[in-house]
Amino acid sequence: MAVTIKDIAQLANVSIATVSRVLNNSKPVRPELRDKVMRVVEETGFQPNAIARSLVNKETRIIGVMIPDISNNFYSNLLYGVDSVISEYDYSMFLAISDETVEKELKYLRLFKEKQIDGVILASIHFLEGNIHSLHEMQVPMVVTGHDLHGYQIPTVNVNNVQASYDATAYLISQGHRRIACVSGPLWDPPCGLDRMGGYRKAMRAHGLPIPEGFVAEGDFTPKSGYEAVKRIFEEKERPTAIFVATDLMAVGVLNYLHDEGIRVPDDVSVMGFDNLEIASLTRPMLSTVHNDPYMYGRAAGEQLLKQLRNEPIERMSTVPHDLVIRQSVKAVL
Amino acid sequence: MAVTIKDIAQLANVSIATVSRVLNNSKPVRPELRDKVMRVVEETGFQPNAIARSLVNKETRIIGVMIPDISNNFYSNLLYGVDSVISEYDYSMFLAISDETVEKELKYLRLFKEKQIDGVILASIHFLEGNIHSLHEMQVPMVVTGHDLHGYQIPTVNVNNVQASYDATAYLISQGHRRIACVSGPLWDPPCGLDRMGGYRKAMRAHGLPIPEGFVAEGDFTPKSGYEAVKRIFEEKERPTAIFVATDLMAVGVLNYLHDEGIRVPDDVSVMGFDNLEIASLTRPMLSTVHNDPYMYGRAAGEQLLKQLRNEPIERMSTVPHDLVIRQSVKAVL
DNA sequence: GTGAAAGCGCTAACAC
DNA sequence: GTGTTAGCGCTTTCAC
Repeated sequence: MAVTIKDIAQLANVSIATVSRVLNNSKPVRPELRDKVMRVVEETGFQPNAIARSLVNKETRIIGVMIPDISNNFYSNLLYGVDSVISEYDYSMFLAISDETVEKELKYLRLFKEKQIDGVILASIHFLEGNIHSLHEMQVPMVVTGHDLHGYQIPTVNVNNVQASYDATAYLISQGHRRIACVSGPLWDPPCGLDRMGGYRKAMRAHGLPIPEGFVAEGDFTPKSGYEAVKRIFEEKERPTAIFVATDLMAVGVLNYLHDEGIRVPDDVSVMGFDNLEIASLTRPMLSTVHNDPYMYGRAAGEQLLKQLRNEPIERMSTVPHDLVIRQSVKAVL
Repeated sequence: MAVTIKDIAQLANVSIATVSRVLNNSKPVRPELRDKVMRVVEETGFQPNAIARSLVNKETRIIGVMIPDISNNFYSNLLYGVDSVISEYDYSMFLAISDETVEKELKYLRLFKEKQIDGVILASIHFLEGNIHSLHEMQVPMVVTGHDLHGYQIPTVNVNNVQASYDATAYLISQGHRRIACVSGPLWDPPCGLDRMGGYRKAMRAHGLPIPEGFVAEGDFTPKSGYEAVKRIFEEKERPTAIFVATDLMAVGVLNYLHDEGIRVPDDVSVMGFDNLEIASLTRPMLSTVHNDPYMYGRAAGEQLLKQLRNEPIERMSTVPHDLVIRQSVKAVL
């Protein structure tokens, strides 16, 4: 049986109220009593029961974080960012892994409420469109990242995917490329699918460049899907001189296809990635890409959430900055 | 204000005990009452308060997982393994990231107790040797992974690092290599440092092969440290024909050094990794390595913990199997 | 400054 | 089968 405040009170010959007061510094206590209590606390190795405390305080100091897939480096670094800010304020993390299923997302949302979590961070959730009401019903401070959620009063944290992809494509164009293909993310993931492809299209249009049929292929985040996508592109009659790939992971697949086909990067074709995962600097040639730091997403999301918890004003929509990382996989052409 | 059992009871004209009974199916309730209660529950969107429940049940259905570094793919996959087994039994995860500091480890250990966590999984903790008593004091079901902890009554989950490294080295020898170097993990991490290097040494000795001065270099897990370590080895007079690298991440650094120096793999030198991270199949050439699945670690640890929670008998020390994954980075020599 | 007592939301005897 | 009640470990009025 664990030691309780009651035990401490008896051993120290004071009331449990007094013990509580010295433990929380909530009210002045006569020094001698305070010392006596502290001594007993030391001796017994007493640890307050946070559950009981939460029941009365209505605060758990736990925040729930939901991510679709933890084996994905992007999300684990996002977690790292969240943790780095919340742990500083003595909040801890309840981790919910949804495995990309709406069912689990909804289950964890319910669990968050039941466990009386103080706040929630939702990354790249699927169940939106049709279940947003679940979010509003929550009545729990919350921030979502990886979705735009325009028109809802829920704070979001995101990069400007359209602009970043535009910048990446424009860079390719500035290096003299004109026939530029695109391996996009899956269309069911708006940020990596629609938005990033949108930025690419926008840049091409703005520079008066055509997008031939077969120059755009869709992947599903895995390296393998990048491999397959670029294969489809290269089996067309017309070949690009550069490829913009919507995620680094798929870009690795693209690099591998090119390698396996004996097509040299960047001499024969240039490749531009997106995300700047650790792996981008580990490939040979090293991948030029868009820096999109999940750690910063996490920090930003954590900060927005903490602000809510302190009732400070927050932006409904914060944008985390991006920039281009130029390495070896893009070459200028004449 | 959230809806409580008391509210439900009033609205349904029953006692709170009855509501509790239908919610938990803990005792038979007359169907009409049960229906009435359920209807009110639906209408109000009632969610039970898990905190209050935990206070009386003395069970939180939360298990604490402590890892040193979540940006490391190894640990995030371990988490995935843990989650995959515990979530099936309706346990959820409280995540503690220690950032490799003993201070935070101890802090989270305390927090685990305060939050009345039901069980604890500790991965690659640092504070052992001098603080093991903290673990015993815990009086909480627990399993540790990434440490051997011989002589203590704490269940562990591990690969046999010595044997696995032995096997990897023996494989290199079976391919005709005789001059084999080793890039080991840091010595402060016994499993990846001492044990893996130990397996290498043992295999060399068993086959009567010498280990020349300068054939062993220590890295610290990062690709960069692998790069530097193998550089030191290759700057010696005598060159190896094969290298056993204690972790894949460092092996990527090794591969990159070799690439940058124009030394071909596997034609000029063979490289054998350890871990079988995703990246091992993404490098060119693809890395031959030891399969050491953190996901399985996680699953095994989770299973051992669940057994304890059910008071089932457990093994004090469970070994997760390893095997060799042969890809392209090793070549047979005559 | 200190203690007695109420109550947080729930479960589990215990009576009926 | 159902309701009443004690109590989980804590914080916080409210008296003194």
